[in-house]
Amino acid sequence: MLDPQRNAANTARTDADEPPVVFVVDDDVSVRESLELLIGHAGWQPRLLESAQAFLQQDKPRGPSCLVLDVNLPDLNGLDLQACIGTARPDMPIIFITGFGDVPLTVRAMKAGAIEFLTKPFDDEVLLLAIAEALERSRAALAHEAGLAAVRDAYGSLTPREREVLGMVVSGRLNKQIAADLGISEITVKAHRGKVMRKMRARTLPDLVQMAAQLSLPSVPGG
Amino acid sequence: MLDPQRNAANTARTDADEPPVVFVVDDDVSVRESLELLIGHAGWQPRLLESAQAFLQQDKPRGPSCLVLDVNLPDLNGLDLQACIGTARPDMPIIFITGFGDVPLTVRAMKAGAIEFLTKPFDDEVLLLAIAEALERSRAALAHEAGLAAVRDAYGSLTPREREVLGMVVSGRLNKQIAADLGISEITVKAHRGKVMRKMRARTLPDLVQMAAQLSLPSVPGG
DNA sequence: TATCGACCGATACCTTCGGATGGGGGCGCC
DNA sequence: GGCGCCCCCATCCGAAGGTATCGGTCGATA
Repeated sequence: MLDPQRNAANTARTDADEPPVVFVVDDDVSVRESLELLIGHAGWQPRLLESAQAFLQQDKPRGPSCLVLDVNLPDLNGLDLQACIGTARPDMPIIFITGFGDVPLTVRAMKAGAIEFLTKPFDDEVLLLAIAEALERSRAALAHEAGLAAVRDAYGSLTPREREVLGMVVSGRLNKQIAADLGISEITVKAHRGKVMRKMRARTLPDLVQMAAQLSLPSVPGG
Repeated sequence: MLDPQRNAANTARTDADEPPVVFVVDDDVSVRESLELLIGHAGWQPRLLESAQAFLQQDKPRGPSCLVLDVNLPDLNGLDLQACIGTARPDMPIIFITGFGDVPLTVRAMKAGAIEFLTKPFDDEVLLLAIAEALERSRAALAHEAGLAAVRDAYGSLTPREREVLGMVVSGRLNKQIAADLGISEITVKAHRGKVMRKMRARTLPDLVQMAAQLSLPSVPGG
């Protein structure tokens, strides 16, 4: 089987096209070594860490990634680490592995969004499937995030007044109504509106509405 | 604080304003009896069933509801019952209870959308909290479904041509462009468009875009 | 001080939208 | 045949959207 890592290294200096990264955080060295082989053989990049602290010092990879995490760690609890990650990085799904199968722990982990919760010993194939699913979810999250970033940036370039107008426009208010609400003239609203369209790179009104929805802008009730 | 339930009861004969229904499916009669008390005392309507079969013959309540389900049932597996319900009724969240805490089972249940997975014996308070959360989610699902139903009905009343026009309109195409695409005159597009707006009860174009998004209508690429 | 950007405004012009009014052809159903 | 519905088209009109050009105030910043 061809090593995708080498292929990528030959052609690009960006690392976006490298194989997905699979982090393994486990204090048991034998587990790390066996997972390194397993993950590497599946065509992914294994990154082995022995503590939550060491993991948190890692740089975030640009491509899709996931985390195989032992619940019982020397420094930080696996669930706590999940809490840290889950909020900041929805593009790094977690697969838990543990020696002691505890139902309440399982429930907590799954409710917090874990992909899988495996008890040792587990079947390699099951783990690989879980990793594949996690990476797929990571890919989706990254794609979603990338799409959002452009819109967010554009929104960030708007002036307060322009945002105000944007909100009203996507709520279906007419220029005349917006002008009355803001106490300004209709022609000025048109000017703001035009600038909003250009800055947001929206060619049509429905485009703008979609973008506002992506940004989950609250729609004005009087719309 | 005024009780909105009672207010509604004065005016309507619908039963949507009854207290939420909590189904309990467990083959152990002592469990059923104790949960009946617990649930009733919390102000909800307990409905006790001893088998999956019996539950499936129940009518679906109109208001919010949830299901407290024993994994081990005489006839049908709890997980299988979940599979039946989960697809047809996302407005009836499930709380599992079981005597044997099995991690793989827990994972399966949680991945399938269960609210909680409790091992007997469990704290009453924990169950009540889980039920409250489940009912809250049920309420949200019902509200979402109700909002969708109106839009779906309206969409159902559109003729094929009107749906075609709708899709293009919410993609930002101008009447002129739509007319060219369909090989008809612009005036006819206007007529269709007007009818779409009236039938969909959309006052503004952004309204229509929102509705199309709710219906997850695919937006035309050339928009 | 000078410059820049945000914000506001006007006049003019064109396009687009929305509806009213009035009409024709086809198709299925009672 | 009559009826209703869908689909099509035309002219006319007012309202709304969009852009361009010009000009003004204000505050921050170099």
